[in-house]
Amino acid sequence: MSKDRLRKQGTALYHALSHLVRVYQSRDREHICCYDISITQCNLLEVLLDHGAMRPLNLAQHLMLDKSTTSRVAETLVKKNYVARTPDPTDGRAQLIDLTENGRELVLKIRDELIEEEMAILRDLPKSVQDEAPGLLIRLAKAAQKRTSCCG
Amino acid sequence: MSKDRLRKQGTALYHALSHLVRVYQSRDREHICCYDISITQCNLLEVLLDHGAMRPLNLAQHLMLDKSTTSRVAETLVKKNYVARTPDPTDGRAQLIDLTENGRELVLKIRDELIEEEMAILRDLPKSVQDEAPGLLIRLAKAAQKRTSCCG
DNA sequence: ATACTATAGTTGCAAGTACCACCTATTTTA
DNA sequence: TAAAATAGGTGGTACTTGCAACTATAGTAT
Repeated sequence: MSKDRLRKQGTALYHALSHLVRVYQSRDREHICCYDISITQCNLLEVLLDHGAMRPLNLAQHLMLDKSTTSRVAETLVKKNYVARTPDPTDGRAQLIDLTENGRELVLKIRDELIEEEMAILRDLPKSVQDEAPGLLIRLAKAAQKRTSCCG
Repeated sequence: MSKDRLRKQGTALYHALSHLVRVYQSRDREHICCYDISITQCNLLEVLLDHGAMRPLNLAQHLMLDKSTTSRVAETLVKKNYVARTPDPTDGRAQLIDLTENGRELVLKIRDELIEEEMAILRDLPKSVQDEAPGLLIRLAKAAQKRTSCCG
């Protein structure tokens, strides 16, 4: 029966995902901890690197965090001189957050290191997996993101 | 050139993974927040559900957390009456941590809900992805786990 | 023009996450 | 039996996170 098959695969996916998330979180933590920042802080820098300067609210959407959390993480990074705020000339309430030169250097260095890690991981896997992995992960992320939460 | 290809794929994997981790973390947070516990607390309950009673140190390995962190998370769960400690008769220093009936019920309910989520996600994906996803995620997790950290 | 509403961002609060270094008690080993 | 190792917990510090409440600016409807 197809319902059973789906449940079996859902269960397998559930276990695989929760393990994967734990492993990568832990790995990222261990890599990033050599530097001056935490994972969340690094994520914020990455978003800026990939998408350019943006407003805190926009940043919060990318990071999937509350605006207050985002505001505080940004504040920490301002103090560490990895990002800078500038008032948005088109809206007196808004501001733009962007990488400083320091921040750009740091996030590029960390990204490079993590990409080396991924390459090392891929090297041990068969070619078919190397080819399929990124696309599959993107699909899974997109599918999950489309769904809304339970307790809205 | 194969080196270039590997780098391109490593970069793609890097982006896909970091996004996936963020999305699923956020999703789990939103699902679990309806209940009495946090993500880490839920992870701890899950490990006990899957592997049975164990010592704090063993639990820390499964969770990939420091033993002190594990100890405190367990303490919180004892207070909430989801896990219980019993002294290990074979070693006066050790103890065993296990789910209470309450804890078992809670984690089963949450797991069921998340598996339903996974099933809903799978439903929208082609059969080939449904079949391959869990295996691929497991491979990736295993490969990452084999590697050691940078700043040991 | 002016009051009402909406939006951007911050702050107070509470709980949780996380690690390091250090401590106590017990066990193992030399 | 003394020394070293191990299990677990504590103190301390810093960060994460969301909710609710707040300030200031912007937009809207009289």
